[in-house]
Amino acid sequence: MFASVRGEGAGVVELSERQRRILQFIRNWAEEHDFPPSIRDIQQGCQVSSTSVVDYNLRGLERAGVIRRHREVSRAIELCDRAARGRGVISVPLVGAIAAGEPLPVPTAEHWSSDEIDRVEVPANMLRGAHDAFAVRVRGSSMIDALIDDGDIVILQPATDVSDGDMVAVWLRTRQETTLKHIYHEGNRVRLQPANSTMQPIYVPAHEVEVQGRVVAALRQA
Amino acid sequence: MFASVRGEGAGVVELSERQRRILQFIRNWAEEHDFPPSIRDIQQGCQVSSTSVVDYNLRGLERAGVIRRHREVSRAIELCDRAARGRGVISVPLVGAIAAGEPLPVPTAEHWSSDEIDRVEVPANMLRGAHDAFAVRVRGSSMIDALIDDGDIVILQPATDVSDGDMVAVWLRTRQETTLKHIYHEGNRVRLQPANSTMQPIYVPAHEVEVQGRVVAALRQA
DNA sequence: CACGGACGCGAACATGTGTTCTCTGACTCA
DNA sequence: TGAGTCAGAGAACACATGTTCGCGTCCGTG
Repeated sequence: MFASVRGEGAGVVELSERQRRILQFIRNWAEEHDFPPSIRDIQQGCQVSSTSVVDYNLRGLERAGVIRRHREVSRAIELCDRAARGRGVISVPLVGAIAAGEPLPVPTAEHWSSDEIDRVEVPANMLRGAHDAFAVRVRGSSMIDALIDDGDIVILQPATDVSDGDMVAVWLRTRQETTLKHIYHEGNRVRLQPANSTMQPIYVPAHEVEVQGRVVAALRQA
Repeated sequence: MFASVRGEGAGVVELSERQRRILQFIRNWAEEHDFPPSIRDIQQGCQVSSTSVVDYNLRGLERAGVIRRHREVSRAIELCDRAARGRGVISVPLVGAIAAGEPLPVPTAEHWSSDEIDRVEVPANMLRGAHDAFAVRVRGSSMIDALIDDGDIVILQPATDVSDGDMVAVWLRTRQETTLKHIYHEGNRVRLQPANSTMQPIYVPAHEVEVQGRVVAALRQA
């Protein structure tokens, strides 16, 4: 996860102070506007004396594989790392809240299309291509042993069959509650292991658990 | 947080067939390249006979509030709906790992400009404008009472003075370790309250704690 | 029909913008 | 010391690109 951003296949070239400043300026500009800066924008923003110097350094950045330019085209600077890392964010539907004692709300087609519903933005690289993931907000601290607190947001991917060790959301029929645990199949029963290693696992018959989704990620905001 | 994405506020103007085609073309172009198309790109792509017609229709789209243009600037077309949905991700530097018994690595200018360093993408709306935030990866499970496990990533904002109740990273001089806790000033000592309400707070003299940053968010990936 | 407005066409125009050329200074290496 | 390279300054150049203007077509109205 969070792949490092280094030079492309090309040899690792040291970037000069000025080149780093320019690169950072391009990043900031892209944050503010929806289009890249021109050479003269960079010249002003980085207090460079001449456009030729900007061009000179851009060639350096290009050779280092950090950016890509299209000749003869205005403002045609692409940041390679951004393109490589999967196009920013994916917006997944926030289908509701989850609390102990309630089953997980199931995402419907409604959730995917409608704009009446809150959405959560998740960096694409955290999802690893799970395009049907959805989010739930956790209510109460019953998930505390999964290191999930009240208010946290959990990203889930629909799944019915899972591998040992996966963190999953399971509905426990007899207990009438949903919980987040690492799952291990042991014969005709399953072991549900809390993420918090100081707590004890619970064992339940296999037919009593109903996997509702695999946990892909968790977000918490202070 | 996580504002929902709804329609524009401006008056609803019917778009002509041509305007819809142009708008769609701009969207597609933005997907492929990292910069907007020029008027002549649109002309070719939508098979319009003249650049003036493109300009004419762009004015219409602008009046409808669908796009925004900057005069006298090449390729300065912004899609309003995209901008409204929170500007995607912000890339913050991953300055290193944090473990009990070690002080927090302090972010330097190096981290912000250099591309030698790993970066983490965080949805912009989780940062709330904290443009100097940085990230550390947690090593070991010593932060378990803050609901932070080995491998988790914590987003911090540099801060020396903080308000009661803030979750902060503090360096405890006598214990020689860094920890994540909610902080409360109580006279000349401070109470450090674990995020995990089942655990007990610790009390230390005020001069023994050194705030290293305020916790903005935490990310975990399965 | 005359008229005006919406829409489109093509070409010229003006400026934005990438590119290139020459000249300098600092540094390395033989 | 002199050739060579790197990094930069400044100016000019050439093309890319936004803008404008005159003209034509279609349509609904008086």
